[in-house]
Amino acid sequence: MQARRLINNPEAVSEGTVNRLSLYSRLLALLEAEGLTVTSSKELSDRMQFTATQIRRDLACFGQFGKRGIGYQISDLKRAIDKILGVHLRRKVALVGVGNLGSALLGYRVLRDHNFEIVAAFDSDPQKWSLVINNVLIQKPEELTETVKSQQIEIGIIAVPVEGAQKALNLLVSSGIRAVLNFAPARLATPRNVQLRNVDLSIELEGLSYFLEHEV
Amino acid sequence: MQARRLINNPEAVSEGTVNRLSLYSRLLALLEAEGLTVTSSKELSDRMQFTATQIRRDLACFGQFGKRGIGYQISDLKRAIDKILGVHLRRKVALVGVGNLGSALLGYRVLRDHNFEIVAAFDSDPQKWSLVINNVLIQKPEELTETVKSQQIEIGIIAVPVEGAQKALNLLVSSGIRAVLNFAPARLATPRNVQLRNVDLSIELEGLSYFLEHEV
DNA sequence: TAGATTGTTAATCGATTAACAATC
DNA sequence: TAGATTGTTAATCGATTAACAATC
Repeated sequence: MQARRLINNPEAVSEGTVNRLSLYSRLLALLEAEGLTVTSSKELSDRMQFTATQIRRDLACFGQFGKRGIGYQISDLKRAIDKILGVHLRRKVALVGVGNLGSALLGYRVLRDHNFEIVAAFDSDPQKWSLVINNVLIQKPEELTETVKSQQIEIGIIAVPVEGAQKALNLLVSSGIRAVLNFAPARLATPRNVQLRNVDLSIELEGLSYFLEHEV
Repeated sequence: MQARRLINNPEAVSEGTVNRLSLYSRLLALLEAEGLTVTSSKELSDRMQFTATQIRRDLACFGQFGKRGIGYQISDLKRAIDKILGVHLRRKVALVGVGNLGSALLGYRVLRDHNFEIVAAFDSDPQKWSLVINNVLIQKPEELTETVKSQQIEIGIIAVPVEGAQKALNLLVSSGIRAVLNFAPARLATPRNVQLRNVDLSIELEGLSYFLEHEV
């Protein structure tokens, strides 16, 4: 089946599509909470910034989830999308860098709400070692590989200053982590089989600055 | 002149181009620090993930900055890009929501390093009022409009829980802010003349989760 | 059956890349 | 002059949208 092939060929699914799946799931949860049971691409489109066609096309990458003439069963569609995203599973996260931002992430509700849990934290500052923040022990970087293995951690978050970011990434990768979220304002070198996503506040703010300069 | 027209028509410049300008500026600073004075689109390309053609084309949106056969004067090009982005000016920022994440942003070095300064912070929790974090006084939301005007604040950052995000945006917009960075995992409704950028950690993490599920 | 809505093919749009004349 | 590199036009690629047959 066409859709099946695509499932095993993630290269064929664009990052845009994957990002939108998250938003679809989020909206479906909302509709479910409102007591609705059935919806349509048209209704979803009306409550989002995307067209009905785009929603149907995104879903088509993964199979058939609706009934012609009827629409989509909300609970079924949400469960299917969450399965595609893999967010039905709890994911363990290692945090590298427990400064300002890192500490905040340790208590950040959004992570927990979305089934991600920081279970280990690392910092190069000896003063922080053996400190506990939000039930998470701060460890030496040398302990990372061992902890990642023993705790079966799948995702790394880099929250160190820009100077140490590449080193932090290398450490995560060498300990077997294949998915990393980087907050340092730098484009890090990554092996092809590792997925790196950047959250780059300076780029976002400079984009806002551009808008302020040029908007009429 | 073609380039001049584009400068006054920001709709014609894609967000991708603007984002890349930030990265070009960042790399040029690095090359300058290395003592180089001249570079080429080829050299820039070799040190980034973008092609030489794309770099030249991005720059072409704004004018002509190089010499054929020679390349680009690094300091001149960097100064030109920074001017286009408007990052030669210091931008004042208002922070709405001084929880976990908000507090971290108040001390976040990246903002300062890129010429953005949080000069006022707001929270709906009375317990936080008149507290001072990193030299910034935490105020009542009712004081926002007055403060934005008197301090000439241009950018807003939303770091409140998702339930309060739309209200926070409305408050910022009604006080005249036209550029907003939103950390809440929600797509907020915005007037067309206001630029909203989302930093949505749950989408990034779910994207990583998708990769872990589907990568071979 | 008539109306609604899917899944998918074909058309369009925009962004990226290749190619090259201009020129230092 | 010969070699290098820009700025820009033309070609390609990928993503979005329009249109519609299938079907509930």
